[in-house]
Amino acid sequence: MKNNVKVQRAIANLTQADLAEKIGVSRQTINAIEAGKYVPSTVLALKISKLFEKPVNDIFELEDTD
Amino acid sequence: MKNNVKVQRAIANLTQADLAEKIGVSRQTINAIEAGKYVPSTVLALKISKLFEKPVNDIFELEDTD
DNA sequence: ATAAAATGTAAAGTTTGTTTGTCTTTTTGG
DNA sequence: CCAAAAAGACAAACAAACTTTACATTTTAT
Repeated sequence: MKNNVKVQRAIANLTQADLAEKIGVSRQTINAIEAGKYVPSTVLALKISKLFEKPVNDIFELEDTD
Repeated sequence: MKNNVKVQRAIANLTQADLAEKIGVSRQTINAIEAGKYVPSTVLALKISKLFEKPVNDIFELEDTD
């Protein structure tokens, strides 16, 4: 699983803490997602999608290993 | 979280077991997702999206409680 | 150069997703 | 009507996501 949350966040000019607060998760969760440590739940993915006004499929992408 | 997996599956004319096998999960997982018992992971959502050729956002929808 | 803000990291613990197995109920087709 | 297929349900066990707390490192601005 790849994702471009970091890029979207940069475009929106938000800190990890900002984003975390807006979607109601911990800052570490955002950090871990951006670092590729784990894949967020679908609820989280949809919230991120909504906030950035981008389809989930544009933010998260399957890899061969998934 | 609402989803229309059951409808998409009907359109594709697949059984729960068929769908489960195609995306590599157990039949119970599909059943539970359709029954709204829990929300699948983002990896699963993307696999379902890919199989049905529909955006994740068209298959899964946030509710006020999410 | 320094302080403050932002980011990275990690362990421990809770919650949620997933599997496996088994059984019951409903639907479908002959 | 009857058998087979499909769907629904439930519980135990395990895996993954997520939280919290706490501290270290890097970046930014003065």
